[in-house]
Order: sequence, then structure tokens, then C-alpha cells
Amino acid sequence: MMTLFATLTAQLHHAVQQLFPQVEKNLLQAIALEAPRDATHGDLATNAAMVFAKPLGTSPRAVAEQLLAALAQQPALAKAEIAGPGFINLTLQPAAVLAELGQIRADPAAYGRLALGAGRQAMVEFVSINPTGPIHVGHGRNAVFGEAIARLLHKAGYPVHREYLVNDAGNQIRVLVLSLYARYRELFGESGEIPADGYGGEYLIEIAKQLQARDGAKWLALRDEDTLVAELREFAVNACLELIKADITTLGIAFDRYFSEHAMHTQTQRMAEAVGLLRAKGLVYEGTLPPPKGKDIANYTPVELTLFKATAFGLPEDQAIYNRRGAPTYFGQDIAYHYDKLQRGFDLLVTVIGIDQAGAFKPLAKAIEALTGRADIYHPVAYEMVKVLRHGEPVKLSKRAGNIVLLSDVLAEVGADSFRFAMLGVKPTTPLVFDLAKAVEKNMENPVFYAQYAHARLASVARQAMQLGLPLPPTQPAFGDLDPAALTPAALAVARLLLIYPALIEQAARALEPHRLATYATQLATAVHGWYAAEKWLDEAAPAATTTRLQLAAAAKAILADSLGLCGVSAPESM
RNA sequence: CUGCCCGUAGCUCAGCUGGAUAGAGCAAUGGUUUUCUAAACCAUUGGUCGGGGGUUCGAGUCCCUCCGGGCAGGCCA
Repeated sequence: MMTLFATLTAQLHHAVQQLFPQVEKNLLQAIALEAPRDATHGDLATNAAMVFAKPLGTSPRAVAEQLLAALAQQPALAKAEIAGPGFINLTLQPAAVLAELGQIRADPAAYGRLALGAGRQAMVEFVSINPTGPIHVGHGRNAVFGEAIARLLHKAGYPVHREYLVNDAGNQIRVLVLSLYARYRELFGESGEIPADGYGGEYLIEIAKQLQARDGAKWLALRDEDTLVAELREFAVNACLELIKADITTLGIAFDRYFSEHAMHTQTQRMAEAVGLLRAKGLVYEGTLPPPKGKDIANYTPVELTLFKATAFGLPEDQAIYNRRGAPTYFGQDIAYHYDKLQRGFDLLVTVIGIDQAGAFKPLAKAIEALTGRADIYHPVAYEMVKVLRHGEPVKLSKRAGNIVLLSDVLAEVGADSFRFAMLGVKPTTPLVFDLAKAVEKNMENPVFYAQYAHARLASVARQAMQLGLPLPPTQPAFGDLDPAALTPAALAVARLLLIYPALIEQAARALEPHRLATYATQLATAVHGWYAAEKWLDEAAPAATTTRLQLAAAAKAILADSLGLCGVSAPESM
């Protein structure tokens, strides 16, 4: 089942190849078929003639003339004309538009579903916060963004696996356990000392009480740090992970797997295997690194380390895989983890990271490229920081949690839908200013209400129609039962947006930019509100026109719900 | 010093792999309801797309350079 957009695109490509067999095939990708801003430019427009004019050594208009003749065969087109510097503006047959609406209604979830991921296995790794305490709003952006990418890839036809890397193997877990132990001792009236770089948030008092409830004074006499860490590591990590999972659940996110780094290291040889592979390629060697630039480090003494030859890939410096004590560095662990992903059969690896860590992923990208021989597997996607305000003023940090703005506090105040839509309302590389006061308003200051309201309106009209004895038409009504004249400019503005939905999915999925779905949902809502205000839809005296409008309204409702759904936002039947 | 991100209307931001006259919301002003949800709609006002070069049929978008802001830069996390 092809969408109208796909049909027209194929037709266009076919015409170009028939007429101009000499042009390179990859130039076809440069053809844009898009909905013009200005409705007087038709329903769809293409730049094809301008793309090929130069390679063919002729003028855009001459190319356009030939394409025009070929496109005249296309039954879905009512009109095709040359405009401006060489655009071809296409006007669709109302019958084709109406048939497409029926296709949308027949299976809304299938509309815009692609096969981009055929034969591939995608993994989206996101959140992956160190399990050392509750999470803040910035992590919330990570969670929403990652989940939206997962949904988008699924829509685009990828099998998608969602994974959270539990970083339970490093030094910070040691610090966590020792911090917890200090709180534990305090519960028994003893002096506990939280390590210098430890976790002072009061949530550890709660977790210490849980430990006390479980084990009593069992650990009180134990002072050996290594033993403490070994014995309490799992308890501490799990307790912190529970705090995190609670917020993740509130956001409506479920991971397929929480991947324990500690378990990977203790149960597999991934680290050695991956390093061995790289070494066999001549990309691992023993050597010393120059002192870090831009920083004065007193007493810097170079030591021979195991290094990855990142310079072979154009990076400024090689990267250490093991530190001077012989333990894996973060980079080394990342190599092992991603090697594990590859061994599990995934060949599209998306990792959602904060912009502050983006630099660290360059050498990793090169290591994965070295392991696979492919540069199209690993896709780190970075997002900017989140600043939280209330009425323009910075909100108070939660001292209880360690001077952060708790995600759970924000969710409790504004709700998950509002939060999610706000996080997806701007592109990930834009620093996000999130005003709690605006996020609970019920107007255009808070776009989620605007989009949801449009959906509720559509639902309301459908109910109203039912009451008037004007039920929804069958998904593919006879053309004679419809009235093309009901497709007024305001209605066509809605219809055009529906037709380009599959193209939007493709572009957003390729770019890994789910925020385009949020922008689209808002645009569609605008068109719906405009159409609604422009004319009365339900008219018992004009059944064909009413049926036509109900058909469009039902299709719009379905796509609005689908696009909101990809954002993880609900589409209410009434508000 | 180096790398990455950002700079678009008074404010917050869109702008689809370069496309036609740069768009929304908020704020300001004026309208719209005996009609299906006015949480809405319509109209008006508001722009050297940070500055300057370059690439080409065509640049907010690509390249160079400068300015300004943010974030990074151990074998740390």
C-alpha cells in the first residue's frame, strides 16, 4: 500500500529517468517534493527541474516543460504548472485527496510507517545516569528525547531495543557506598564521614534506613572499605536505581533492559576481546600521552599506558584504554560495552548524551568504526542543558537531593504530557528554558494544550455528528457520496499536512530529530483550529459535504493522535 | 590555546538533505460566539536572520573569518 506522496515521488523519479537517462542516479535524492508555504503554489511543489538543469546543460524551464508532459499522465494530478525560477507546482485531484483520507482512516498507525529499518536492528541507549541518586530535569530531557527517537525509529520500520546502561562498575559506586555507609553509621549514633567527593544528598539517609531495616547493625563493625564496597555495592545501586525507575515510569518509559556494566565485566571477556581485535588491526599500542593542554597540572609524570590510536582517524590525541593501575578507563569500558552491543546483533547504535559529554564520544565513534569498518552504525545524539524557571525566576534547588531540580518535583507540578511536549518543542541543540508557570497554563504559552485541544475538538465533532444522525462514513466511501467542493482552502490546508506526514516521518527518522513531530503536531493543530473556525462542518442539509468534512476530520484526528503518540503525549477525547 | 553547541521580531523559539515574498506563540492594538468545545479564530504592528567576505541560477541553511554567549578539554566522572 503506497501513500500518495510515495506514489508521486516514484512517478517523478521515473519520469526523470525516462527523460534524462544520462543524469546520475544519486541526483534523484536532491529532488524535493514538498508542501509549499503559499497555497497559491499548489498542493505540492518540486524543484526537480532546477536540480537537473545544470547537469543537462539547459535551462530549468526547458527541463520543467518536459517533466510537465510526463506528469500529465499521473491521474492523481489535476494541474501541473511551471512557476518562479523553475518550480513545478502540482495541484491534486480532489478524488485523490479523498481516497488518501480513506487510506489514512483505514489504518492510521500504518500511515507513514516505513521500511527504512528492514534488515537492521536498532538500539537506543538513553538516560544511563550513574545510579548514585535521584535524577534532575536535564536527565528528563534525555529520557523524553531518547524515548521519542525509539518511537520514531519504530515507526520508520526498525526493530528497536531500549537500553539503560547501569554504570555500576566504577569509582563513583565506591564513593556512593562509602557515602551510604556514613549515613548508616549516623543512624546508630556514630559519627559518619561522607567522603570529600561523596554524595551528601539526604536521600541516602532514607536508603540507609532501608539497609538498617534489612540488616540491622550487621555492617557496623566492618571498616574495611574494599569489603564494604563489595558487600553493599549491589544494595546501594539497586536502591538508587529504584529512585530513577520511579521517574522513568512516570514518564511512561519502559526499558527493554537495564544493562549492568559490572556484570559484563565479571561474566564476559568483552573488554579483552574488543581490545584484542583493535590490537590485531594495529590500533592499540603501549605508549605515553603528552600532558593535557590548556591546563596546568603540577607534577605531571608520563606513564606508559595501553592506548587506542585515535590519531589514525584524525583526532588530535590517542586515547587511554587502561589507566596506570591497569583498570579500564571510561573509554575502555565504552569500547567493551559497544562491542557487546555489536555482538548482540545491533547495527544501528543510538546513544543519547548531554552536550557536556559530547566530546568524549568522538574517539568512541572511531573505535566503533575500526571494529566494524562502517561509519554509519554509531550515532551519538547530544542535547543541551535545561534551565528551570518559575515566572522567569530560577527555581530553588532541592537540597534534600543534593542541589538539583528534581525531575519528580517537576513532573508532580506540571504533569508528564506537558513536560514531554516542552522537551520536544525545541530542537535538542537549543538550550531549553522551561518555565513551570507556563507549563501549567492552558493556552498557546503551553503548546501541549493547544495540540490536545485540537484533538479533543475533532473528537467532540465526531460525537456531535453521531447524535445528529450523521455517523462517520465508511473508510472508503463511494466518491459519489462525497462533495469535493467541501475541500475549501482551510480544509485543504489540513489535508496537505496529512499527505506529507509520511515524508516527515522519513526525514525525522533519518535525522534522528523527533522534535519535528512536535512541531508538526502544533502545525496540524493550527490548521485544524483554523478550519474549524472558518466553517461549520455539520450541515444536515448538505450530507455529501458533511460526509466529506467528517472524513477529513477523522483522518486529521488519527494523524494528530499518531504524531502526539510519537512524542509520548496523550490525545484526549475531551478536555 | 583547542574542540563542540548556540546567535532569527521586544521575549521564547520553528525554519524540512540550499528553494519562491523568513514563520509561529507571547507581548501591543482592533475585531469574531442565536453555529459543532472562544483552552479557539481573524486582522494590524514588529526582521541589517550577530558583522564581513566567498561558493551559485538561488544562502537563515554550505565554506572562510571576526564578534558575542554556553559547554567541554587527565589515566577524573
